[in-house]
Amino acid sequence: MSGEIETSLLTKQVYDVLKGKIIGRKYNPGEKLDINKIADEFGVSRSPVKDAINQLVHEGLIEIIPRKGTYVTELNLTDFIEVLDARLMIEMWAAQKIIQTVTDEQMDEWEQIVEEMDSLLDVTPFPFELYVDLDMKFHRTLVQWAANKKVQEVYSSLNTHVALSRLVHATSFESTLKRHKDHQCLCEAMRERDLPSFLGKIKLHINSLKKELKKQWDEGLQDGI
Amino acid sequence: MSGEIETSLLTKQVYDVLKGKIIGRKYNPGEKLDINKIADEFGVSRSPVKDAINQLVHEGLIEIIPRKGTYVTELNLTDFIEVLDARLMIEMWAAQKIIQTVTDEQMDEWEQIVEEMDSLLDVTPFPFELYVDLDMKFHRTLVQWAANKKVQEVYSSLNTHVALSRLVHATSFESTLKRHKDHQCLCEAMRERDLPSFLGKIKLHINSLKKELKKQWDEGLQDGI
DNA sequence: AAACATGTGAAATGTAACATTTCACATGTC
DNA sequence: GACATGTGAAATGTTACATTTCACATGTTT
Repeated sequence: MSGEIETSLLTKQVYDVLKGKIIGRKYNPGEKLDINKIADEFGVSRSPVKDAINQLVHEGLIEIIPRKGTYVTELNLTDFIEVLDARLMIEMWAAQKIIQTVTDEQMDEWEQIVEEMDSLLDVTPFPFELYVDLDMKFHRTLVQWAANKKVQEVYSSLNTHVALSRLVHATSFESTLKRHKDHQCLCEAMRERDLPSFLGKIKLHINSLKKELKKQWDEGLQDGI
Repeated sequence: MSGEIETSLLTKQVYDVLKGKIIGRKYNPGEKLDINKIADEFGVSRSPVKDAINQLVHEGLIEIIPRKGTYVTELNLTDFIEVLDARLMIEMWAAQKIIQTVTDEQMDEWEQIVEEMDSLLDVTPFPFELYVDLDMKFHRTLVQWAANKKVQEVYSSLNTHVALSRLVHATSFESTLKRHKDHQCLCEAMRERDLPSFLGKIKLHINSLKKELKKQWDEGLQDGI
């Protein structure tokens, strides 16, 4: 029902590259995409390109204005904030749902992710990508424990946007460090089955991200980006 | 970014009819769909049919197995329960978010929906469709007040499944009546800004739906449907 | 006889040239 | 200056065809 690998070879390939290019800002927000040109670039026909684009439309990365054109979505601050709010909603829901039933093995797994993140902090140059992957894994794991496919699906579609925002407004090392400790706090609260504490902490954690994003956004605007 | 009417005429038309046929069980779960045949039936080419199907794949109503075929998704009880859980999550989140800021005008609007539902109870034969529409409107309104496009999008995609489950296992008049009063209770709790009471009541409301669904499901299985 | 390899055909996916429809913009009229 | 109309670029939709893949049947080996 969910997470189908329903795409056949070509469509999936085009999808991956296109998504990468949008997230990596090879295509700029608002830019018009010429399906024919893209098809040529990839050496394929329009069909798989159209299919890939349709998927990206559903993820909100591309907009199609009928009989006008295909454009890279221009995301604004509000969109990102809303995504973070939605993420917070899901993570709080997941925590509530599982806090009484989470096993020691699961907690070990969670803490190990944090340890891996810990170890990355000493590496120079700081491996940002790896750290972000682990960060996402940490949060995703929590949601997975809640064992609701539908919600997981929604959650991962939200992550696309979070990934995008990170690249648009690359968070600084300092601000990452500031939030790093939160993960240990979350583990502790979960171990102690202290729901109110956990909820409070995850709220702070994500609201801190929100503030960071707002700040970076305003700075970006001043730079005229 | 969301709710685009990005579909052009033909695709949208095919999408609507196809969705209607799946929800209305003109196509049975698990049934294989022949794109060529459908295209012929509609008197259009494969392109708009394929586009429409791609959209339905995203809504989880259709599954594509690459180089094998296109099938109407076979939904099971777990899927429906998960959808109801997700709905509950969103509605509780929305309530928390807006309960302190909801205006009198908004409450009037909400209560009017309930009054309309009230008035339908006396009509014979009971206009099930209309009642269900109002019911959905009641819940959707709550989510709209929370003013988060992304969450609204998710919420409406969930409603597709709720609509489906209703038709698969048409809830009885008695059980609808049983839950009817809940709506008034929810209005009261909201008016009094009593969050715990509201959350408790909406939990009961949706859990009652869940139980009903489970019961009907089991009965359906016995009938060999 | 069971496990494995190979051949074959139906059916899905992908291609490409073409037809049709629509919108944006420019020009002309009231 | 507001509105109507013409025109062309560009998107959508159509069609026939080529290619790819999987499922199943048949044959071979141990």
